[in-house]
Amino acid sequence: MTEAAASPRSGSGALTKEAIGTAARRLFARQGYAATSVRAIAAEAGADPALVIRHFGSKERLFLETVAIEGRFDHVTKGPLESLGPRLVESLLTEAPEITFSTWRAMLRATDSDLVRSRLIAAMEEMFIEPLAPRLQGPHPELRARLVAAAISGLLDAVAILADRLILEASVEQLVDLYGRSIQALVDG
Amino acid sequence: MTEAAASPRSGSGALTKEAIGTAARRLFARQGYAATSVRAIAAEAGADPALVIRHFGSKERLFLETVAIEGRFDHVTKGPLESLGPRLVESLLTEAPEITFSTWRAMLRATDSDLVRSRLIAAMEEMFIEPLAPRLQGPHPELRARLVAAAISGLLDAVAILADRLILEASVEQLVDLYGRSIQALVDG
DNA sequence: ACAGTAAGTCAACACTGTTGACAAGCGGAC
DNA sequence: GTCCGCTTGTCAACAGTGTTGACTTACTGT
Repeated sequence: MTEAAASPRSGSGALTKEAIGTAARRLFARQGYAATSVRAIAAEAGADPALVIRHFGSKERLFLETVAIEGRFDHVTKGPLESLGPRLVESLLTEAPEITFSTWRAMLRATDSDLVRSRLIAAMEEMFIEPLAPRLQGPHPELRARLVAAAISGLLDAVAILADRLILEASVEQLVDLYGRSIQALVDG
Repeated sequence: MTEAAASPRSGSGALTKEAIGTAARRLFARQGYAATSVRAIAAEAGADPALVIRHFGSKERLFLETVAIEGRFDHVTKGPLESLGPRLVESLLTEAPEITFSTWRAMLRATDSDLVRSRLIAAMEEMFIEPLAPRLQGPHPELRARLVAAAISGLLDAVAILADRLILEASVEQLVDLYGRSIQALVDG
């Protein structure tokens, strides 16, 4: 737009902060953390690079605040155990899959940063392990819940990082059946 | 170690190139790609930063030449199918695990680079999918082989990236039994 | 002895994230 | 109305990054 004037209005801070956040989300998801510069984000948002740091503290914190794993899988992890594996795979592949995968990719690539890594760990715990572990029957329920999370991260890897053509071309039904059954083996113990 | 003199002998090029490669391998594995600077590698190898580029072309190619996935799993993928899942897990967890995991971590973090990513894909294909797919019986053998690779990458994630305490504290036998059985479900189809 | 080449050094480039000093406009206090 | 303080934004600079080109140095083949 043409509001190029440099006139700081009273409450405009929140607006530009949001513009920066939106630009950051887009660029981080598309190019990853390292390949996205603060200056590029500022340019996309029509702001000054210094302002990006002012509003978010650092590039790292900007990443953490914008690229967050938000997916909620409660409706899956709290559903019937005997079909949990397939339902988990279907949910991952069909509910906002682009956001899920681009977020996974961006976060995984940024795990050089301890903050990002611990955030990723916390997200996996909160989304899958915590709701699942208490419900599992049989031996080693906690360990099995964590292995379910591992299997999930493998599926995310396959689509988001390895960009596996054959997996993408396979029908959701096939993946739900095959990989879902594999995860189900962990649930059943 | 006190050869600090700047005297280029006749065939010393290969030596310093190897020194640079060794230093790079160490630092990349320990700190990751982004956090390791060319100048740090040069310092560790006792060489000039410019020489690093001269010998390897770029930081990216240096990474590709030094941090390579070398693990060979032929003895597993060519063994009996009915026990392939557990044997795969055991092999991953016991044979040079530190190299396997630090390499996986370093490569995954560096997948911003298309070169690194396609190298990672090629390694997974060569090590697991190609030897496995032709041997699988039943429907969709290729897809199932790729899902086995996905499950493997999930296990590598769990140990190398998520640094899962509970998984690390679990005995190898438990992991072989549980996760191996889950992978076996993919093999059996 | 001389040319050619491999090996290494040095200074510089454009770029990165981040910081501090400064200007501009707004609100409320007297 | 005038001043103060606060938010919002701009600008120049810092140290550090990967990379490049010009330059020196030492060794080898003829």
